[in-house]
Amino acid sequence: MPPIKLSSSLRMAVAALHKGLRKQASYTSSYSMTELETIGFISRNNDILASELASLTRITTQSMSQILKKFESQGLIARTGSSDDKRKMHISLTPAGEKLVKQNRYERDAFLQKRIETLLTDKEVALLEKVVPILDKLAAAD
Amino acid sequence: MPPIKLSSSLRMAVAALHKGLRKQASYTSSYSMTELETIGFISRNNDILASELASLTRITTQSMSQILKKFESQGLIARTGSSDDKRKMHISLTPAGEKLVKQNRYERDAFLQKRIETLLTDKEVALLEKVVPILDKLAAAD
DNA sequence: TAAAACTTGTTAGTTTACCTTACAAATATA
DNA sequence: TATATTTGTAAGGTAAACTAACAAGTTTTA
Repeated sequence: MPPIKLSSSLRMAVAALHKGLRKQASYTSSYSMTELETIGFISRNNDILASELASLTRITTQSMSQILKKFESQGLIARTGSSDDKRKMHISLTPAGEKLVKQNRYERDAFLQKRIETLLTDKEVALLEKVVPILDKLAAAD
Repeated sequence: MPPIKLSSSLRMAVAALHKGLRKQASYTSSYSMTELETIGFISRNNDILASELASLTRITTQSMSQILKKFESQGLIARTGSSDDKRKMHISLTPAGEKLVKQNRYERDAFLQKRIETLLTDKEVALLEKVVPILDKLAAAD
């Protein structure tokens, strides 16, 4: 396959899949893809900083600030000031936030999981598993 | 790998990659991802209908109407009424539209292509080629 | 065959998910 | 110690989608 064709078809596949996933996410959870990512990062990485979350999710710190404001107003996260640097605010999940993550973690990806299970053969699933880190590599570059 | 972990990591990889691609597209071409997809579909499928384009790109016919309006005002497409059904409008590229497609086709994906070439091994590229149709399958389902 | 229902497409107005600009406050550097 | 950088927030703007409402043509049905 000529390389330009590979990149073009990969782009189209990613765009189509993303569109479907976003639609499904909005269907089931009232949070955007980035908001779901954000809360996932907080749950896996306690006392993380707003700037770190922004860089992980590839949005500006200003946008992340808005998301965190929303989460805080809903009682999902708590901020604790850092002792060594008074500008820094460590972010962590409240019990309510933990509960929401737990409730949603499985439900959130159930849709995609079901598609994988019903549409793909075992061999295709194995291939897919191998490719995820490759996609990560392509996405990670700056 | 447990299936829920695969779907979760696939979702995150797709989201990250899509975000990067969208940013790059806006950087180089002043057309959105969906607009680029749309013009690609028209060039590959002459005399297509607006409703078909909407379904292919997974947006509403109303949104597609806006995109086509923009393209028409820029002289990129032409509409010709159907003889068998007067509601239907067949859409095709004008010479100016063809020119734009040709100019942009390679440039558009050069960024991703370069990443693939510089970041991945031959083996990884081969894997990626095999997986693109699998991603299409996951995306295609309704 | 006339009325009802559906299809195709448009316009208008709204929402969402980001962004940029501007700023405050704390910290690091010259 | 003045200047630059970092961390975070607030306000306002924008792109790309959406829903609602409608017009006009076509198909179904009573």
